Amino acid sequence: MAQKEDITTSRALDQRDDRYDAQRIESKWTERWQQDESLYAADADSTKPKYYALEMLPYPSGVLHMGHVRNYSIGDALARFMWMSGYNVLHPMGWDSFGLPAENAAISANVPPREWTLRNIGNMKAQMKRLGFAYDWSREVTTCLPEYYRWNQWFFLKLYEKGLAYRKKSKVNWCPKCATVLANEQVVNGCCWRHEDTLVEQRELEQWFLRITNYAEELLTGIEKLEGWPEKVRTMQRNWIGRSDGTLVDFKVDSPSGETVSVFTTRVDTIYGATAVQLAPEHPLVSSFAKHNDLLRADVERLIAEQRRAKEIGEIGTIVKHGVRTGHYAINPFNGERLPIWIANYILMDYGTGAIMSVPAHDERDFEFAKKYGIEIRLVIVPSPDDPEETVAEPALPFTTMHGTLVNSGPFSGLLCEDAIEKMSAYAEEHGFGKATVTYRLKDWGISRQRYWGTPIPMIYCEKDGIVPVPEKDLPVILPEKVAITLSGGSPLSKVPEFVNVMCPKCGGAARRETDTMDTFVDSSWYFYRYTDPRNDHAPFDSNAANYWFPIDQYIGGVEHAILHLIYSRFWTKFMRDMGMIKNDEPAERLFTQGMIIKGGAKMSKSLGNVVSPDEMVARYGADATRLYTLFATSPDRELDWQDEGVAGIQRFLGKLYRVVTDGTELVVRAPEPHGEGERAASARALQRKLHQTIKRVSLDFQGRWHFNTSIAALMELNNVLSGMGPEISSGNVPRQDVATTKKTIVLLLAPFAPFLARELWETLGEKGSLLKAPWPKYDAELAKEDEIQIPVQVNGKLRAVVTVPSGSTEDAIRDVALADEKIRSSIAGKNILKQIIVPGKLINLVVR
RNA sequence: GCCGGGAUGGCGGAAUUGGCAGACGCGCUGGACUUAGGAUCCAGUGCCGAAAGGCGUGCAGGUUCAAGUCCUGUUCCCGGCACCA
Repeated sequence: MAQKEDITTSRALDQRDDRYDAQRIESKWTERWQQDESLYAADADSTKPKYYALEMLPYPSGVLHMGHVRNYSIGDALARFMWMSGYNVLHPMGWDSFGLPAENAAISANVPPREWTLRNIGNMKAQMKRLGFAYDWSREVTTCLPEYYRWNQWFFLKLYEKGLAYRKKSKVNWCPKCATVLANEQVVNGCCWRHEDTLVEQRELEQWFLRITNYAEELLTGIEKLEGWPEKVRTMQRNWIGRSDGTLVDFKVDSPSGETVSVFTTRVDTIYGATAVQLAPEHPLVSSFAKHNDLLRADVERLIAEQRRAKEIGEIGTIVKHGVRTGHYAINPFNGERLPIWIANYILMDYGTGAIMSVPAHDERDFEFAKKYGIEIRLVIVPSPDDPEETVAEPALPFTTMHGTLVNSGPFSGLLCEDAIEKMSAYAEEHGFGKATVTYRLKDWGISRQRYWGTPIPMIYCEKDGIVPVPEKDLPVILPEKVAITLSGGSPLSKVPEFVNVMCPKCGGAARRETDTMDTFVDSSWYFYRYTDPRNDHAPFDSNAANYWFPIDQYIGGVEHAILHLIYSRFWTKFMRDMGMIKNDEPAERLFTQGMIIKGGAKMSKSLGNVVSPDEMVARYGADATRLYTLFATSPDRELDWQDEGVAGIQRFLGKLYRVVTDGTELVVRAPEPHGEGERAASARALQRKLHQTIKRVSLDFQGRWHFNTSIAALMELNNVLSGMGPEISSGNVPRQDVATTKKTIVLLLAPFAPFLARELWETLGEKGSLLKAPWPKYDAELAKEDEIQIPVQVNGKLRAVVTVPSGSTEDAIRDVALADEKIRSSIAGKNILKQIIVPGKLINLVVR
């Protein structure tokens, strides 16, 4: 009988000609939505609570890739959910549109960077609209336009005023064949990316720096408050800032010139064990030692070259330690000992002071070095004498514990390490040869780029007045358009006389403009504030607007920005706060980093040929199916292994859902008699229960872990239940009203994930207006409850039977049912029940023997 | 070396608190309807076994009535940092 029903249904379905047609539905709604730009507009003045949902803005490289689609599908689902939950949502999008690829395109395709960039933006914006992302395009921000980058310049002037922007000589990557500066990303294995046989050199150039290290401590301690950020990102930032507590100690060089060498150590307690001082090859003292010593100079040059090379190819950590004696000595200020000064290839100039005291007995690296060159190894720490268990006669060297006691350390012998560090630092400070110090790995942010496609740095160099900032009223300094872009001969802007030659704002005399542009990370450091007031032409943004929307409630993007972008923008926020522009200390309350997309075990890349194009997926399966798949394949935080068949499966689900919602209406022509609550048919109750369980699951996933894969699975289950009820519905066992409610609710639950189909079905069901204004369905916990529950019955922890009891049954009732079960009786026959564990609503376990 | 994450069927993955391991989807097998099926529908699908039953969440132990989940040890994979003094 049932079989016959199914056949009839399937035949009927086959003859329908209005199957789910994603392309038709999606182009219909894309067009309609295009006509109403205000649909997704945030309200500047609303009584609703605000919600700022933000995805990281893309670089307009040409086309969207799947990683973008995944990122935006997550953010769009969230934004739509928040809209439906009654929030005033800000969900904007923009373009991080300065950068090198535009210049490369200009060289290879002979297209001006601006034209290339704006064209890409047009393409990608169209793709986003085709994918149905609900952005407030009236707030679109494009960083390469003067209306935006003038504020980069304005901020730069403010930073300069506050002493947070300064100029100093610094090393840059230089390719001798190209005769130009290279970005770090263009250095491949220590060589130029276009001349693979040419070693990149380091050149000293005057560069602009931002004093981010002024905020090092706050950037570090602030991490503790970022509880809505992934632990991974917080750890990466902590490591990047790299705070290290130690002591600076000045060693006098034993020579008539009276120089001193300052060393940084975290273990000043071991200083009586120091048997050498070691300098980085690039330490300033080294060049003075080498000045009149040709042999030493040659050695030093070799060490420098070797160290640079190791750094460039990323093998500085595994370099074989070696060094040379300088023939000079330094005096240990604690005990007056003369220590030989060495130059060693593993000492880094850019950490600490570039000089260390070498304590071979208590540092692994010093130990290795001392062994090689026969430097004395002197034990000054022993395991705690208070704890005989730990005390050994001859500790294996190097012995590096912090929980030891000092020996052979003059007046400090007998102290515990931690106490000794404190006392000895204080002692050094008292006697004027040192002090407790904190150092950071974080360096000031060099923002000068010898490139064309970026924000011009608003500075002028005058023979007479020196460095003169461009007056605020003269902003923006416009990036000239007709510029010959080459990768040789330094900054392209330096070859544009009408740009370079300028009148000094102070003396009116002839002067030159700065021809470097800013690092593009400047653009992205504050762009999200601009969204709150995007057309402001007298300030970067209005404080009231920013204070209304900030902090960002949820920021979503790739983990590749965990350090640079997310540190720079935190720094910028703190700087703007200190200027009184905003009130928040941190830009984003919560951060979510989505996983990468891979295919066939590898990251998608052109060279591997495993790139999946969003356009192709949309053409084949539709935007809804493509988006839904990126959410369904796995939870958003994990790596996603792309499988085209999976998208096909999603398309089938959408097709089935479409049929169930549209087609079932005809099955229910006969309105059944209304049932009373008490006598509601079992199948009607089952549907109702499933419905409320589904609302609950989907709602909780949004509030909690964002496991949209399980939300979508729940929707599939509900859809399966509803579609399986065709006969029940025809026979009137399920009230028509219930079916209508279920359909409407499925559509609402689907809306954040598959907006096109949801909107189409919303219309089919006779509903009007945007789904964003429809309230998110609420679940009734009572209705979601099971009437009867299946209780697994274990004997000695092994599953032996499953019994059905009414929900809310007492322990006794459950036990009686379990003991009455045939299988249970046979498996406990002839045995004693030693213990009964009954977890109401969960399970029963009988321990027998 | 340090830090963070992971390992569950043929595959992607479920399993907020320790309580029926494998939801949902893919794939596969059989069937229905078909001129046709890469459409749709129905049934099955962790492994071994004819069945009863046994075995199963990287590996080895432990705690517990009960462990994917907790503890100890260990292997492998992914990501980040790294002679950081």
